[in-house]
Parts: sequence; structure tokens; C-alpha cells
Amino acid sequence: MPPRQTQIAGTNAERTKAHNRRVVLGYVQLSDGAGRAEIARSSGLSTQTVSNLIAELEHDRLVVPAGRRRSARGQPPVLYTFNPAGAAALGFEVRPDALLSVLTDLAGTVLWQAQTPLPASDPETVFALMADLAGQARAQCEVPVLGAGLVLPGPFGVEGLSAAGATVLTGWQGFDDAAAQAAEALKLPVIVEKDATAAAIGEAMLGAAQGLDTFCYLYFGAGLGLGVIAQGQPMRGAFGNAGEIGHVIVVPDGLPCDCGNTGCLEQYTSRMALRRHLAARGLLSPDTPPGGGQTDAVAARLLAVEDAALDAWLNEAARLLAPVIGTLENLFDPEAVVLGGALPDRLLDDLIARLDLPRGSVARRRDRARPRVLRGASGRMTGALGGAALVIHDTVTPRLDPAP
Amino acid sequence: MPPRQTQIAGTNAERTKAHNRRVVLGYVQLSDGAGRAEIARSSGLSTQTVSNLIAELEHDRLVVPAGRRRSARGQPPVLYTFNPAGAAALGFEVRPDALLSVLTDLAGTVLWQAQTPLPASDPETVFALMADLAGQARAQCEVPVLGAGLVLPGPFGVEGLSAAGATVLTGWQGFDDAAAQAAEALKLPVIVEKDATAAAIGEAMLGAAQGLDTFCYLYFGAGLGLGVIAQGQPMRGAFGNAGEIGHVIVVPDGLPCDCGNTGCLEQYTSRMALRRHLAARGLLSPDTPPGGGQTDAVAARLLAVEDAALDAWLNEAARLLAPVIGTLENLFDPEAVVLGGALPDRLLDDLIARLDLPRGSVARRRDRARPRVLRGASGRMTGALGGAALVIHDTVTPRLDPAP
DNA sequence: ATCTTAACTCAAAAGATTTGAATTAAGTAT
DNA sequence: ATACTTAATTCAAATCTTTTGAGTTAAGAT
Repeated sequence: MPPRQTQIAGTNAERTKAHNRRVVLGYVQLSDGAGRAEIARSSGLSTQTVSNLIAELEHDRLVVPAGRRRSARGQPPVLYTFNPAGAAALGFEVRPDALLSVLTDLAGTVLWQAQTPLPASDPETVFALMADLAGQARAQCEVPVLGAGLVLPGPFGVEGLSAAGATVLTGWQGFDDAAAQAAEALKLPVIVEKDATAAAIGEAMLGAAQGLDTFCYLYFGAGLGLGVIAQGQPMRGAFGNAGEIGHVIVVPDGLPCDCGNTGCLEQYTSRMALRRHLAARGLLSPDTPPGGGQTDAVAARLLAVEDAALDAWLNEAARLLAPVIGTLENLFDPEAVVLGGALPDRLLDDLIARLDLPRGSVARRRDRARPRVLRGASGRMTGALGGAALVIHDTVTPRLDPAP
Repeated sequence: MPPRQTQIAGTNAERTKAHNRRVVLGYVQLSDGAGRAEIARSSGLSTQTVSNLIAELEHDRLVVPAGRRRSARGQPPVLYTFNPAGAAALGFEVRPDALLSVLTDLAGTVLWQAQTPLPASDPETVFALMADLAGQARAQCEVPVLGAGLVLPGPFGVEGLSAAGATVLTGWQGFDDAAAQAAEALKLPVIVEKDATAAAIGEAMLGAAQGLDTFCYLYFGAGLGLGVIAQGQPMRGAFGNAGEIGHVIVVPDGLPCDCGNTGCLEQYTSRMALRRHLAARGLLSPDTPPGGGQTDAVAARLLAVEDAALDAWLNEAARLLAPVIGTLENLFDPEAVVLGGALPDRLLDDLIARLDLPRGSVARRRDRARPRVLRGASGRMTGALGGAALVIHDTVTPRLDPAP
């Protein structure tokens, strides 16, 4: 009868070392060339400890020496830089109709990718396919693969929401279960995350949110998801369902939603909503596949010709989104809100330009250095790339581990 | 030129021990009697390590032996329980007009308290007064005082919001600065937190949110604040301003707010709003002091006689609050949402009973064990008690320390 | 009465960081 | 040119903490 749900583990020398290794590697990654002594000063570790860890990281090819700095007095430090080519990471995004896979180096450069239709989305089928694809990917690269990030659409275990949505997987029990099964199938460490959060980690590691410690990420998939990174760590919620922003009610008695409420944000500001808007005006065939990029292509063309229907949709989407972004600012106090996902860059830029952000917000700081809203990376592989980024994040960012 | 804003510290043997000590103490606190071997199993530590730490904690009087368990085979374990009387914690809540102080034992039992009018709310005056009060408090108790929790109203450093609100302190630079100055004045470790978050920690340690790892806490002060505990840790945001829920817009083109927007939740659902509502109907003198409990007393009386004006206010407050709670559920995925603070219990209970919570929410789980909304502790000292709870939380809950 | 299981304790071993002295290297002043 | 200062790095011994393994104690089961 343990008193906690979340077991908190004790720590020991090995864990201490793993933590310090991440501290050193994380510092090197974010710097462009750092000497041992500088790392020691910043981390509070002794120079000797840093020296040992650097030696180990150099042996593992995760850092490489990059000449000596000159200037100032004293012995010039040997600079070390992060070596993106020293290892690779796998990312898988499972959608109801397809499995998207990438292999990247530690800088997020794609080494290999695949998009595979899914005949069925039950775990057995998917894991078998993933194992096969992982084999192909590993044959392509000569460096060690650190692990795999598995990206699943949420929410999990919710009455109503999960029964109705169009983007739902059946037979998947939850994060922990999926991670264990996937690790077994791939013979690799596996991290499971929902799409918006994985994309947010990707953005933090490799994209527009680099250097941000606390930010919100709005992910335009079929619906609209929210990933929150708070103090460098993804916010998961009690059941892994944090960030279900698509079902925030923005129009009282508005359009009906799968979730049973009316006027959900997702019904107005999402690719699904855009598709419906364009289809209703005859600008898009109603039987366009939901997952495909055809909506994007049409939208991009309409944007170029300043189409009135698209213009109206963008205005409405921006009008409803702006106060929600203000709410996010006031609730999470982020350094910025990032918009990204499966819409064309130009469309997101245009949407951002139309946002009339509320004045009453904790985001209005005198010392503010960057815009309140940023555009992140976009494209179809964003989720899978986020999966790979999870693995990189895990090897680079220190954190307190829960008990195994 | 360190690459991170938030320095991430390395760890060492001493920190390892401090962490493990917290793990053991935290486990004992949440259990009602635990043997060494049980603790070792749950924490992953060896029995010898646990034995050493228990010996140390017993020496410090933080745990006490409580007989042996019988049943099963093998030697019956010596059970240890948390000893609330083994130490004490101070809590201070600074308001523009008053300083509220408490000394509690580790179970949150009040050993001493004081409410002191503030002639001025500049840091020097407040710290001098705090030092004096801390001296009085420490004279009252024979056990060691572990530290002090300093509770301040937010937000900090925001244009517009901070210039306008009625509950603002001037001359206070920020959390870190205040913590250092207070530690200097009190000669004690000091933790600084904003009111809603401190109250939330208090609720988690000692109140309605016991055992909850992830929850939202709505704090009815003069305005309305939100404290979020995610995975056992308070969510602070990038600038310590997370949880400014009072300025979420719930009525388009509604009542004007100090923040510059219109229709903010705080203008409808807060003690300030209640006071205005009752004053406009002649049920309360318009010059009632804002901080006092007079509004509460009048409201309690009106509630008892089922007054129509109060009934209308409660209906309106509940109507606007329900979707906001739904939003919190969908954004934070908490185990529950707790309502507490400076309103009478019965009023909060009545408000909760009137909530018509949205059906489309990730909170609607088949495995849900408790109500979606709970009532927390209430009363004038809630914030200061939260301050003391911060100290207890800090001694009991393991976490990764940032660099000093 | 003996066996089994479980909790606990003692002492030595192992892992990691820290400490302090020595070494190397480059700039700066004499 | 030479000596001094500053800073990074390395080496070896010391320190802190957990782990390991053997041994002890205690209660139920056979």
C-alpha cells in the first residue's frame, strides 16, 4: 500500500553521474564552443568532474574538440562543441490511417524518413511495422541510435471525447503501456508523448522556440492541440491529457462538436475547420481526404490570390484565437506562444499578422525581448520529428527520474 | 556568456543524500507508519541506506518509531511515523495594508499567529517587521524552525496590470530578490511564492488536495487567482506570473477592468465583485473596507435567508465560472479543481453546487474516483498558512534544485 | 524442534565528486 | 629576453554516500 501514486525514487552515484552528464552535454549543446572550466563554473561541478565527463562524451563522439579560444590571459581553454553526427534518434507518429517515421541526427537533420499507410491501427500491427521500419532505418546509419520517440494523438481514457473524435486509436491503453511494448518491439528505449507536446519539444530543441524555457505551442493538426513546456519540462497533466485546447468553448451556442459541447475552438480554428469552410463555398471537393495536404495546397493558392472566402476564414479564426492566446499567456506566463503544425507557413504567418492580442496580459512586460507570438516549423512530418526530438531532449536535458 | 537563462546545476553526493532524505521523509509523511524495508522497496534505495537515513531523521525528531506491525511471516518491521511536532515553519503573507503571520508545526497546526497593520508596504519596513515577528514566534516554540514562506500578491513586472490593480506592492523587485533579502533579515531559509500557489501547496500538504499530484486551485482573494500544482511541483511560469486567471475574458464587451480589457472573470466572480453587487443593492455599505471580513459576514447572513440578490449573484458567478473550470480541466488535465480562499465555506459550497460543468472535458473519465470540483480550506489566514506549507513541502518533497 | 521468510545491522567495497598541488600555456610588464 | 600573472588542465589522494554480502533477530509454518 504505497502512499503515492507517482513513486518518487531515491538516487545514487550512477544516477548522479547520468544527471551530471546531461548537464554537461546540455550546456555544450546550447553553447557554441565551451571550455571545461566554463562548464564547471556554470554547473557548480568541479573542473575535474567536468573533465571526466567531457572525456567520456568525447569517447562517445557526442562532443568534439573545436580548437582553443584566444584572448584574455591564462591558458586558452580547449573548446568543445556538440557533435550532431555522433548519434541518431528515431521518431514515429501514429495516426489512424498512417505511420510517419523519421531518423534524424542530433541536430534534427533528417537522415531517413517514411510514410506508411496503416491497414489497421491496433498496437500489434503498428509495433510490428515499427520494428520493421526501425530495422530499415538503422541499416542506413552507422552511428548508434539513442532511442525512439513515439507520438500518439490524445486524449486517452476520456468518456465522450475519445469515443467521438475522428483521430482516435483503439486498443491503446496509455503512455506507460505503449512505451513498454514499443521498447520491447524495437529493442530501444522509447518515450511516448502526444503530438502537440512532441512538436513543442521539437520546436524547443531545433526550431523557433530554441532557448525558451517556458512556452506554449499551438499545434495545427486535424484539430488543434496545445503543448506546454514549463521550466524546460513538458507538462503532461494527471493522465497525459493536458493541452486539449481544441475543446475550449469560444462561441456560446456555436457549432456542434464531436465532444458534445457547442462552439469549440477546434470547429473554427483548425485545418478541419478550414477544409469545411472552403468545401462549403465550393472551393474544395467535400471528399478531400482529411489527412492529405490538398487542403494546404488549395489554401496556399487562395492565399496568393487574396481570395475573399479564405480572407473571411482567417479573420474569424484570428478573432477567436486572439483571446485564447491571451488566456494562455495569463495562465501559463510563457516567454512566447508558438504556432506551428500542419498548415502552410504563409497561412500561419498571415493568421499571426491578423491577431489582435489583448492588452491586459501578463505578457506585456517592459523587459520583453521577443514577439508574443512566433511561427514554428510546419509540415507533415512535424509530429514525427518531435518524436525524434524527444529522444534528443532526453539525452541532453537533466531531470529527476521517476522510479522504473 | 552562459547559454541558458535557467542555470541547471550538477549534483553531487551531498545533494544525493539531501534528495534521498526527502524521499524517505516524504514517504513516511504520506504513509501512516512504514517500515524500513517497505521504504527501500518503494524508493529503490537499499535497506541499509534507508536505515541510515531513518536513524538521522529519528535523531532530528522528524520521524518517531510507532511499534511493530504484526501479521505475515518474518520479523515484523519497526514502523516509523512522521512527527509533526518535531519542527516548525513560519508563513508570512504580505498585503498592501497588512502583514499576516503564522507559525505552524509540520502538520499545519497553528502554534502562533499575528495580523499586523502595515504603515507602509516597502520592502525595508516589511522585512524589519517580519524579523521582529519571527523573533516573537521563535520565542514561543522549542523546536527548530525550518524556514519561512513569504507570500506576495502578483503579478510582477507587467505593464498595465501591475499599475492598476488594488492589491499591488511597490518597490518589490521579484521573487529571487525578495527571497534573498528576507533570508538575510530572518536568518532563515526563505521561499517566496504568490498567494494562490502558496495556498494550493497548503491545500496539497494539509487540506482538501492531500494526495493529489496534479490539480488546479482557484483562490478567492480580493480578486481571483489560480495556483497550479503539476506533478507535485508548483507551476510558476517564465516570470512567476502563471495563474492570472482573473483576467480571462468571459463576457465580450462586459464590465471594464483595471487591466484595460472588459469582461474579465474577476469582475464577476470574486469577493470584490460580490461586494460591489451587494453594495449596489443597498445590502452593504459602499465604504466597507476591501480587506475585511465584513463582506463575508453579510454574505453568510444573506445566504442563510436565501436572499434573492445573493442568489442572482451566485447564479451569475457559477454560470461564468463553469466553462472556465472546463477550460482548466482541458488545459491542465488535473485530478481535481479546488476552490478556496477568503470566502465563507458555505458560500463556496453553494457556488460549487450551482456549477453546471461542461460535458466535453478530459475530466470525464471512467476511472474517476473523486468529484471534479472540491472545496478547500478557507479563511483569512489561508495565504499565510500556505507560506508555512511551502516550507514543509520543501523539506518533504524531493526535487531537482536549480543552481544557488 | 526445525525450517522458512522477512527485517534489520555491521563492516568492507565500490562509485562518484571534491580537494589541493603541480603542470601547461598564453599574455603582460619589466 | 626574462619574470610575473592569469587561467585551464591534469594527477593523486581524500571524502561522501550508497551498495554489497554476511550475519543476527524475530515470528509464523511445518
